[in-house]
Amino acid sequence: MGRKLIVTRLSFYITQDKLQKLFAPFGQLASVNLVFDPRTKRPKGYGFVSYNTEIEAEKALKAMNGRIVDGRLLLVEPAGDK
DNA sequence: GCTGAGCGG
Repeated sequence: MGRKLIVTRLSFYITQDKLQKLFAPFGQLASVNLVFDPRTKRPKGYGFVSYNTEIEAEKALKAMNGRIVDGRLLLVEPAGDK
């Protein structure tokens, strides 16, 4: 399904909560997940966000892609669904 | 303390 987004180039100091708040206004969030690296015990700097509709996902993509967040330029693109 | 492309678990 095409309602999942991958958010890359995030700051290493961002949290899943921040990510959620950033994408919340664009639609009903199904899930937000920052990818955590168990080896380094640090976020990998990217995450996934799912909406209940592709419309919202697309809206969020266009709104958040290229946005400066926490000093970093976010990169948002459609992700595969597992 | 400060790394940088990416499709996790």
